[in-house]
Amino acid sequence: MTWTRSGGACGVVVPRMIRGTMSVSIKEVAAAAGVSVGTVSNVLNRPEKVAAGTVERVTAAIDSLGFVRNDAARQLRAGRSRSIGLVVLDAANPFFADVARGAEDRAAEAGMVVLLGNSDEAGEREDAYLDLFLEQRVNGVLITPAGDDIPKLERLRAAGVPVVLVDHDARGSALASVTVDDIEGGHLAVAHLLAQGRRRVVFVGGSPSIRQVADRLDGARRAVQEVSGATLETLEVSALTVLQGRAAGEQIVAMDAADRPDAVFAANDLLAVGLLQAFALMSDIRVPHDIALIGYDDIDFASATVVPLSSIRQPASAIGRTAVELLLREIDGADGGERTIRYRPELVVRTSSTV
Amino acid sequence: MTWTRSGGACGVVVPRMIRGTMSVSIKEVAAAAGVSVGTVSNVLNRPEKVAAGTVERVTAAIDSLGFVRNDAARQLRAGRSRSIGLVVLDAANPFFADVARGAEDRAAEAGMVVLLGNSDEAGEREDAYLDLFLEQRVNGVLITPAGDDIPKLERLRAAGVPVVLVDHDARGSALASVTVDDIEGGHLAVAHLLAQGRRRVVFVGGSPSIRQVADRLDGARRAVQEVSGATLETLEVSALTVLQGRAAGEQIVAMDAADRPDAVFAANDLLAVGLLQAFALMSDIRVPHDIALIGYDDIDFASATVVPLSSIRQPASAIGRTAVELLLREIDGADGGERTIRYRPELVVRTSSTV
DNA sequence: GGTGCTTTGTGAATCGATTCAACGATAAGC
DNA sequence: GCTTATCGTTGAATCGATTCACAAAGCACC
Repeated sequence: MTWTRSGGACGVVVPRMIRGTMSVSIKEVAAAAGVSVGTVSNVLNRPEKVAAGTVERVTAAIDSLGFVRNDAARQLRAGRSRSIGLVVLDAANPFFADVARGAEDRAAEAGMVVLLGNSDEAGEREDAYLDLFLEQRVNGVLITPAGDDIPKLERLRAAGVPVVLVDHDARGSALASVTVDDIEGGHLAVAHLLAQGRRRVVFVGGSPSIRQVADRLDGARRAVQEVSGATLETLEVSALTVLQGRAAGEQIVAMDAADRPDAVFAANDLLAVGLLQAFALMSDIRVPHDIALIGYDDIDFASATVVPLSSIRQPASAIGRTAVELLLREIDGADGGERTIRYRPELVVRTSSTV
Repeated sequence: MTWTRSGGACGVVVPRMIRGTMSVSIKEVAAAAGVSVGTVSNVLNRPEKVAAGTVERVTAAIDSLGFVRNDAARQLRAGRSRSIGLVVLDAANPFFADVARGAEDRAAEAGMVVLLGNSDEAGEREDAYLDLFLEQRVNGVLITPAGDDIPKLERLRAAGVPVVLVDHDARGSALASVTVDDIEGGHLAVAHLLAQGRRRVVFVGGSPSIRQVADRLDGARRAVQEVSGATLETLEVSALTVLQGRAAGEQIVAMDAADRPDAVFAANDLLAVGLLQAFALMSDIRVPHDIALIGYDDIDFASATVVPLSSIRQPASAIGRTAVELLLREIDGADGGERTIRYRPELVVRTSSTV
């Protein structure tokens, strides 16, 4: 059975519902309630301006017809939507899931909705989401940029779209941002490894075009420079995932025992988990005895891994919440208030880095 | 500096951009290119119908004005959007993150976008997202219902919104669904525990109003009934999270050693990870020696936990992908083809359940 | 009775993209 | 030279909610 829009036929009452589309409009509600469309709109948006009896008649009509506001029409008229765009590197990473959650909560308080996009650390996917968000006329964009194309985001802002960088430093640009000091985090991690007596550190991270990776590496370098005899090598993987971590781990496992590092700093906990799988489960390398390991983000699972994972903690959901907060300020155009929020990372020591 | 819409003043060129809103419309593009709005629309949607020179002039105008299609207007005219709604119990659960990812990928192939909502296993949040999706005129809804309010979803379908149940059995209703046999999964899990010689099994799960929980428990019961002397108790937690798992674990730790179970079946891996934290890291209960443990979902982290976690594997991203596939069929109204897809769960044995 | 004020409701204009009947121009066919 | 086709373009109508100037009705007060 298929209903057609203008099925001409013979006295049959054609339901007002078309396949996949419901079409009760405010006009029909108005007709049913015996009022004008303006009044129905007032009932929906400013009921206190409408006489009690009228409100009742209109709401009754709404219920009986099953009317649902058409948000597209509302948006079109209003010129803006009630949504905020959020682009993260990887929504499957519990860290970003928590960030998204924090953002969602704060947005809900402001009557807004978060549209979530996954860039997979790829510039084109990021662009695709930004385009989509623009077409949706989002109120603003929260973004953890995959590359370093800050000018692109500044153009966005110049075009009237508020932008807040998430977990990514603004570095002299005028963009608002919520960050955690990744250089300090990297330093904390490697200084800790060195304090345990380790000297041959390997940094496992993704593309240095990802600011977080570059900064954590930078911090690591500084820590190494402070200790004589300490060395730092880097192992670049193609994505910050468990799978890539395992691949990196297998590479390390395949090395001559003599060439192996005695400590590994992973750019995030997913990589660290993958490394752990390769070391502890697929080889006889002992963590932390042979190789000390530390991750980044302190996701929920970090404390439950085969060897509980040392990590650098970041306040994920606070980051999301604060990012929306800043965005709301940008939208209001409120001039006061800080436009750059910087949290400090925190070292969490567990078994994976201490003999 | 704040721009106002109709700032009347004196010859000043007010930018066509209003705070947070860009307003270059197709009409202005048309004027700039010296053609009609219809032609601009044709360039955007059916460029092959337009003379090459005209296309060029129009695209040049689009670029120079920075025109971005207003999706609200497009939707309003079209009567439908290009989006699909997805409501899951917990987006932070890697299982659902993978489902969402699969759905997103398949939707993208069809030129659609997935709007993701978190019900947190709460009916009101679920309803709020469904309302939102209706206002957005989504093409359809994928949902893992938090409660058992199938009639609500059938009304939705009757109102013309295609619905596909995700990871939730249709049970006689006419709704399309993609499921994994949770009864079989529960049976697999507990039969395995019993085969290891365990007899006192505790099921740790959430509210039985969540179908997955109820079914897995059901399967567990059947397995217990097949073995004489085997018992099954249940421990209900308020959410299927790591935190709640840890709380349940602490309860078990607090029991008299003599009263403790010798096996625990957790309704999902997050709970299992929490239990593991309580057992292995905060007490001297040995897993699997004292208590054998098995989870559900086989998330990425399961193999890297302190004691590698046995689990029941479900094809998460295939579930998401297939759900969108079914939804697209519903939208097309194609009558052929299966409307109920059922995957089979798979037992993955690791250390946590085998001495 | 006239004036001013409030309360309640009206209906046309508006937002921006899409669609489609209609039209002008050019080419093709006889 | 006249008809028929094809191609490219036009412009008005449309989608549905919101807004706002204005009207109608009710009331109070001098």
